[in-house]
Amino acid sequence: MARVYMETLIQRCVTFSQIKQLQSHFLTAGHFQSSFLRSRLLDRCSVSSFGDLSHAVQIFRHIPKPLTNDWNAIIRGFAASSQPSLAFSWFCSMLRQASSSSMCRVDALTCSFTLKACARALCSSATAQLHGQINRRGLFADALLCTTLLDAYSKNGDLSTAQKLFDEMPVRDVASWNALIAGLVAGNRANEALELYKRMETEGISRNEITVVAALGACSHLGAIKEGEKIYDYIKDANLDQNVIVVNATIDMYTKCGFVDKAFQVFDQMTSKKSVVTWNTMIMGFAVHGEAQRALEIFEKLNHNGITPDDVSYLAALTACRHAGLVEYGTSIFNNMASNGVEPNMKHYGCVVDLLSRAGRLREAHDIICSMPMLPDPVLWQSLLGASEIHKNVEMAEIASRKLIEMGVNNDGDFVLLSNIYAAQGRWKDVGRVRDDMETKQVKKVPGLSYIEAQGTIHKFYNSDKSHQQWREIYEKIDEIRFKIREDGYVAQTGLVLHDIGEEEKENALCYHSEKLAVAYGLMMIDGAEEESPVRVIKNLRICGDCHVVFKHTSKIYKREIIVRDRVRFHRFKDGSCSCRDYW
DNA sequence: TTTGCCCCAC
Repeated sequence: MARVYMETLIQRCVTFSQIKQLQSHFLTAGHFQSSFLRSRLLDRCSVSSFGDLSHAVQIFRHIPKPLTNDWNAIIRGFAASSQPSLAFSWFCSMLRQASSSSMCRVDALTCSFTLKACARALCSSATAQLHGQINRRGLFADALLCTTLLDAYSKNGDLSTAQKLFDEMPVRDVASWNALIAGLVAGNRANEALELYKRMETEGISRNEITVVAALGACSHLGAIKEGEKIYDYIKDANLDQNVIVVNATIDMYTKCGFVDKAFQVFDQMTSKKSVVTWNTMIMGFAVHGEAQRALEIFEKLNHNGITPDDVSYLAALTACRHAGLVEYGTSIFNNMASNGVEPNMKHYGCVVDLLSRAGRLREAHDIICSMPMLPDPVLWQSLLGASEIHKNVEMAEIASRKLIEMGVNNDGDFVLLSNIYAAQGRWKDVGRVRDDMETKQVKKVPGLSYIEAQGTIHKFYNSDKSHQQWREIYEKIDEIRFKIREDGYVAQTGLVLHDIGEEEKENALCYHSEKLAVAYGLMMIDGAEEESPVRVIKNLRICGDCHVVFKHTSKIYKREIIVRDRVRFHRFKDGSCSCRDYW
């Protein structure tokens, strides 16, 4: 009886001092003889938010012969701590002790806690060692443990092993499916994640709120609105929309698929209590759609709604300013963050540097980069370089590109920018030098890739891609578009091509960009369709300047809205202009 | 005589 009462006391502890009081009481009353109460207290002390892991370690050190559960409590604590890798060191110590003591053995929970640490610490070698231990100890039939292992592999980026485990698992539950779906989304294989989700549907496996959140994440990546809406229908049918995380994922899905008004509808009509993530998702949604006013209106309302803005709230507000060129507003938000208790991080700096640079305040942007308290990320210098090109500031461009070279960043776009600046000044010798640099430095080129959803499948296009079944028709469509928009005044932006080739070749180099292929395909597929649906394309990089001009003309000539989501924002082309108002 | 899996904004 006393033990049950004591256990209740442990569970009722909500402050560290209560734990310590209980501990001294246990000591005097001799309750530490009971390994059960001891490990309960250890566990409470090492994992709860008000606990103290170092104190738990102290208690542990005074145990003459720690048992399995004492070790588990400590390992569990480290797994959840800021130094998860220490959990693995403790696991190794435990293994050594277990080999000489019959009172202590590595069990399923030990492995589970340690694997959680491997996932958080991104340690693939430790994950593989745990995998070996699990097999050796015959724990492979434990479905929960197996899912933890699968998750550790996928968080470490080893999706093929995760997939193999999934296929070989003797027992799978919904969490196993969820772990693999989430892993595939995080590993940039959202298409396969959706396939797996659909397989659950056809195989009649029950889906829970975690399943739909992961599947919605896949739709967000792909811009797969049809599938996303189907999932949302299921969410409503299954009454999963009382879960705030599910609603947040839905709002994000709608914005990332290009339907920010539908996102707002969900946001506005939701019945579950909004969390800070809900607000942040909506602010960011408006921000990337260039709707700065609506974003900032909500941002201003946070405090009235009992929400303390966090680092992401500020990032979202700054993003809104960045995409709308609201320099004064943005800098004032940035300057006031710290006094509101949120220290700017790299992303905040990235926003404000980009904001100032584009506005032509290159010197201020430069000074911020040079005075910031952490080592600047290369993207900050890239912002400065890009804006130097827009504002034709050779000196600043040289400073920025020198920094990038120093940092070992060999990105082709940076070289192209610098070369363009020289070219604009007629400094052909410098243009030649940059080009030589590009050859000797083995410049990296990230391949451009665009997606479009048509007739229920996602079609992928690379630059000058001829792998699509209908590639000939697509290329013909592009020629038709070029012909028609030339009559509308289109002139190819051949200045964007670096190679020393003739004008016509330069134009050809531009005209089969992945986003052009995708848009042409989209126009082909919805030609004659009664529905006035826009062409929606997703690109992995920033949209190219020539494509931007082409789509403006195309939207007008073909009387069709074109929506392109690039790496950082949405462009909505309608009647010859773009929602970004050419500010991007 | 207890504990463990999978999820949202950046």
